[in-house]
Amino acid sequence: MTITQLKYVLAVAEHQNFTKAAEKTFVTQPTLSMQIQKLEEELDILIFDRSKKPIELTSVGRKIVNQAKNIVNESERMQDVVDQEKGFIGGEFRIGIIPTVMPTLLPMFLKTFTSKYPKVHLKIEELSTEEIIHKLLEGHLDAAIAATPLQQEKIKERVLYYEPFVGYIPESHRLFEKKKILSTDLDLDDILLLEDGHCFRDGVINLCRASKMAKNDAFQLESGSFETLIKLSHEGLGMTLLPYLHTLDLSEKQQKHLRYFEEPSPAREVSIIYPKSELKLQIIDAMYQVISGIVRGAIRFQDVKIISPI
Amino acid sequence: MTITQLKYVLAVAEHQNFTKAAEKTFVTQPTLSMQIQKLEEELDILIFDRSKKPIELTSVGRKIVNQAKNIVNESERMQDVVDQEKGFIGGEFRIGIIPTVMPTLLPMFLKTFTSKYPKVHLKIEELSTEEIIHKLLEGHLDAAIAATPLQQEKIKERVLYYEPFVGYIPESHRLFEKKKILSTDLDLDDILLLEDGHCFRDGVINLCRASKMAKNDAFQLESGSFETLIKLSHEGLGMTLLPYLHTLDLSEKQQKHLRYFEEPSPAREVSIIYPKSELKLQIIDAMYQVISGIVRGAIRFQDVKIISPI
DNA sequence: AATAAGTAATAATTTTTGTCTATCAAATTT
DNA sequence: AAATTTGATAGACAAAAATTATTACTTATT
Repeated sequence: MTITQLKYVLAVAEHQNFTKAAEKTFVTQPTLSMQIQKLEEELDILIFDRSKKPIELTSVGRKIVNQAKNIVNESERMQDVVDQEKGFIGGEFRIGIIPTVMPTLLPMFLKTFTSKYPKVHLKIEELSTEEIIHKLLEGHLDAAIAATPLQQEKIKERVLYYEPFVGYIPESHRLFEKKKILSTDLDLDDILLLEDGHCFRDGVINLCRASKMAKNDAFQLESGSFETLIKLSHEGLGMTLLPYLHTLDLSEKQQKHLRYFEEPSPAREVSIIYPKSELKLQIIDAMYQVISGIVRGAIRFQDVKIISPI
Repeated sequence: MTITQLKYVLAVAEHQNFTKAAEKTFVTQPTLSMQIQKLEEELDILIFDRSKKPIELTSVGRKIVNQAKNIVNESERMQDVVDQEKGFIGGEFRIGIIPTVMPTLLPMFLKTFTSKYPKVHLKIEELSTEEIIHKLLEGHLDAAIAATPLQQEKIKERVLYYEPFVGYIPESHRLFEKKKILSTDLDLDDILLLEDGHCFRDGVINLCRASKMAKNDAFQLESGSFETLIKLSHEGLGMTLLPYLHTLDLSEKQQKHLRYFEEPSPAREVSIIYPKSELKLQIIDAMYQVISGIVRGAIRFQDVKIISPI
C-alpha cells in the first residue's frame, strides 16, 4: 500500500470515473487501473464495483476511502510540520469565518494580507461556529475567525477585537428618542433576530437574558442578513442590534437610527481560533497582526462588557 | 514521501542506529541510508544528526517522527478496516487493563480466549484509567478493561460485570463483630487505600463521600497492592476494602476477616471500553462474550449500587 | 600509536515497480 | 448497427528501490 495508490483511489471515488480521475492526477488511465487493482489484491477485497455505470464504491470501498482520506490528510501535514520549523510563511491556509463577521472584516484585511504574504494561498469558507469547531478538530481548517469565548478544550483563542453591539431603532420605537441605550432597555420580544445558527443571534439573546428574562414569542421574524433586518425594522416590526463594524457601511440616513449603548457597552469578542496542535502558527501570527492592526483604526477603544456567543 | 520511508525513519529513530534498524526492517543498511536521505532531500531538512554517536533526532526530526507515527498508524489500520468487513477475527489486538482488575480477571479468561481465537495476537498492558483513555483516543490501544462509567464522549462502554466491594476488617476493628456492614459505617480516616492513580482508590473515596464527608488526614498509609493493604490491616492500621474477585484468592484464615455489605452492596462497574470508531469490533465482541461468560460463574447476581470511579 | 570493530555513506549493479503507448472488450449512446 | 465511452490488458521502458561491495570515518582495544 502506498500513499500514491490511496490518492488514486480517492480520485476515482470522487470522479466515479477512471479516465477523468486519471486526468486529475496527471497520469494515464491504465496507471490508475493497475495501481488500484494492486491495492485491491493486497487487501484482498474489491474497492470499486465496476459492473455499475457509473462506477460505484463497494461497502468496504467506502470505509477504505474514509481511511485513505485520513492517511492522505496526515501525510499532507508533513510539509506543514516542516514549514512550521522553518518559519516559512506560505502554502495553503484554510480559514473559516462566521457569517456575521465575513462581509465586514474580509474586505478590510484581505488585500493587505495577500500583498504582504503572497506565498500564502488562502481558502476562505463562510461557516457557522459549530461547523468551524468541527472542521478545526477534524483538521479540515487551519484556523477560523469566530465570536469567543468558546471554552473548547482543544482550541486556542487569540482575541482580535471587541465589537460593540449597536441598536438600530425605527422612528416609531419607544427607544428612538433616547441618546444612549441600556441593556436593561431591551426586550427580546421586540428585537428582530438573525435566524437560528448565527452566534450573533445567541449573543443578543444572552444579552437580553442578562438583564431580564424576556419570553421568546412563538412567532418572531428572523432573517439571514442584517440588511433585511434593517428593512424589516423600517417596516415598524421592531428594533434590531447590529455589530459595530456593520454600522460603518450604512447610509447617512440609516446612521440616524443608530443608538449606542452606555459604557460599558455590550460587545462580542472576535478572535482568531486554531487547534492546539499549532500547525501554521506563523501564518496565524501573521494574520493576527494584520487584522488587529487594521481593526485598531476602525474601532476606538472603549469599556465593554463581553456577551457570550454560546 | 512514501509510507516505507516513514517506517524506515521510525525504525532508525527507535534504534538510534541504521544497521540495527535495517535488520529490524529486513532490508540492508544502505537502503535505509538512501531512502532516508531521499526523504530529507524532499522535505529539505535533516531528520537525524549523524554527527552524534549514537545518532540523534534533530528538533524537526522529532516532529517528523511524531507525524510519521500518525501516518504509519493510520496506514496500519487499513487492514483492520478490511478485517472488520470480512468478519475476520485475528491480527494484533492491543488491550489495556487497570491494575486492580488485571491479576484477578486475566488468568480467568486468557486461556479460554486464546484457545478459542488462536489467530488473535493479544498485547496486554497494565495501565491506569487515565493512560487507557489517552491511548484509546490516540489509537495506541484497540480496547481496554476499566471501571466505568467514564462519560467519555468518544469512548463506548460495554458492561462486563458488577463487582461488589468487600470489607476486610482486622480483629481489633470496631466493625469486626458485625455480620454485614453498611456504607454509612465507613470512615475514610481508618480505611487503608491504594496509592494515588488507582481508580479503585477513587471509588472508595467516592463511596465514603456519599455517606458522610470524612476529612482526609494528612498522614495516611497507602500501598500499590491489596496484598500489602491486607498485611497492613493485620498490623492494626485499619480496615480496607477489596474488590470481590480479589477475595476469592484469600486463604481460609483471611476469609474470616471479610465482611460483605448489606444489599444493595456498593460495587464497581467493570466494562470493556473501546473507541467509537469500532475497529476490531468482532474481537471486542468475542472478548466480551468470553469474559462475561466466565464471570457469570464467579459473581452471583445481587442488588448493587454503582460507585463512580472518577 | 597501531589495529580492530563498528557505523554510515557512496558506487555500481540488479531487481522491482510505476508509468506509458497501444490495443482490446464490453457497455452505452447515437 | 455503428460510434463512442470506458476500463482492462500487454509489452516496453524508465525510474526507483534494493542489493553487494567498498570506502571513510569514528571509537575502542591492544
